[in-house]
Amino acid sequence: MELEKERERERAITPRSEDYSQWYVDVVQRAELADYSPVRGCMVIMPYGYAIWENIQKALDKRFKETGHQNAYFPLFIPYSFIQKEAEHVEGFSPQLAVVTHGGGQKLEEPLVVRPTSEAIIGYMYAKWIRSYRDLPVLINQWCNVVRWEMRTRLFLRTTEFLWQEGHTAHATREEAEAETHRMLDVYADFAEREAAVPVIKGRKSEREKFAGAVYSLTIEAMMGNKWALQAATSHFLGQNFAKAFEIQFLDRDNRLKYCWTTSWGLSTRFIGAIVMVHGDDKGLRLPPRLAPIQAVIVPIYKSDEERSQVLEVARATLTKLEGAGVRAHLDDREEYTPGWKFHEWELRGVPVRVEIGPRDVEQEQIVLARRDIGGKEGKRAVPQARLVEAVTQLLDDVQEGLFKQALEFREKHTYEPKDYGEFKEAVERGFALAPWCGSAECEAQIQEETKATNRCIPLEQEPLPENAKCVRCGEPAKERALFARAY
RNA sequence: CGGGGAGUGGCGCAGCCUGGUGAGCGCGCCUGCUUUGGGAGCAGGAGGUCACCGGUUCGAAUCCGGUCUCCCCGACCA
Repeated sequence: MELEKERERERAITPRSEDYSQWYVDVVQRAELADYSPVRGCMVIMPYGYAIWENIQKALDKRFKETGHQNAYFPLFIPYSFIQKEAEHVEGFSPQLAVVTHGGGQKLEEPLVVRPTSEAIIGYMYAKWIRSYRDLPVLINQWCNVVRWEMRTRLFLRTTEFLWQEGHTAHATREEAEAETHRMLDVYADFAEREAAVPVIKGRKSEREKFAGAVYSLTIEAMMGNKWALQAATSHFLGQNFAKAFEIQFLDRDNRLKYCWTTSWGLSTRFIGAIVMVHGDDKGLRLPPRLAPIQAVIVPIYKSDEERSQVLEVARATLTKLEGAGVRAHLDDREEYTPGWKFHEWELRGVPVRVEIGPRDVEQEQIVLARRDIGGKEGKRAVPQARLVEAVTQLLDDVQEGLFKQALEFREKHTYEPKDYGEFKEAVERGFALAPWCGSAECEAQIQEETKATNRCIPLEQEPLPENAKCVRCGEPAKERALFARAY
């Protein structure tokens, strides 16, 4: 008995309540999303994890194209001097740079930086390409890898090298560039909520937290399963900072030479970490159907050879029907595992819908559907084979919605509006704290020191504060509420 | 980069303190038979330069020094 419990523990992943970090590592590895590489802080994204990334890419790329952007590719290496052209940018990124000093067996004249982000090289190229207002706006995105030398790394959430997309746009007017910054934030929020079922809070980063070189940064913040915050994507209004640093100028209608207004925006493989942490449970991953590499897995059940051939026939027909309807389906017809084993395996890997087909179902011309977001018998139900496609597609939509609702309710349940600093301190222990803030960087730093919580953002959508509102910490007048939380 | 923990067949661990007898256990893997509606059973079998480098010693998984990687906590960050 004791031994059985031990074995059970070995098979199972660490419960979230016991050790959230270990749970996360267990899920990522056991679900075969990623594995460690021999290089510190670098990971291998395995086929199943990469398939999620490909689905993220598809969903985002479609939105980028719909909003008029084109893809291009800029080089991995950037002359060291380019990074130094924008003062805040250098200061922000220099501690994180990987620098190449040798090539072809010889020391380089000028060291090359492995891009930590591409504002510099893209700024240089835009200066070459842009002549007149007729060339604007320039709306380009690139899918690539970047390298930032991190002190502490975690699978997907913070790795030395990561994959992302970075959009870089140049505009004739401030208004247009700001509109682009907001528009792309909306694109990210729409993607996060509709495709990934991750509810997000749109907001503006504080001065302290903004991108190095931006006038301001916008962000979408999501609550993870341990109630910490994660910045899921950012969109930056760069003003004319990079335009001035790289001489990105255009001749306007009035025949005057002007600096462009630029933006940049990005979403990385970190988002996969967000999906794991927002939806995952003690059984493992729970993938949102719209991004799941496998949306429905078919598990055949049989005893005798006769049953086997009958069941498999129905299972294969089921697979064909689902695929024909555009469902990403998979038939797990491996002989070496029992149905029960397969149930656990596919639950661990987060497949949203399971289709069980056994002798009883063959006889009654039905199939059994089980949904990943609701466990046990409650999430199971039998459906006539004739209604298969309809039922599965409907169920996928239901799971998508169910995951979003669960995540949203969880966030709302753990978001507080503390009345004073005492309540504030308790609130950031238990989740998000939305509180009036004076706007000073000093206050922000103090809060971080005293509570470990950081200023995640100033939410864009918020009720106006009463006239005499005071900062939750220092008591100075406050104009806005800021969202504070522990964060990854 | 500072503090703490870890690295032994694919996975989880024991052995180390007190150096020496064949490097062991569970899971997994391979073969065969029986099984299959929530992690199957029996029998047989394969698999490890004990993270790496160096030192002490007649002899090192075990003692000493260094390096690498991972996990946790902090400072830096998507």
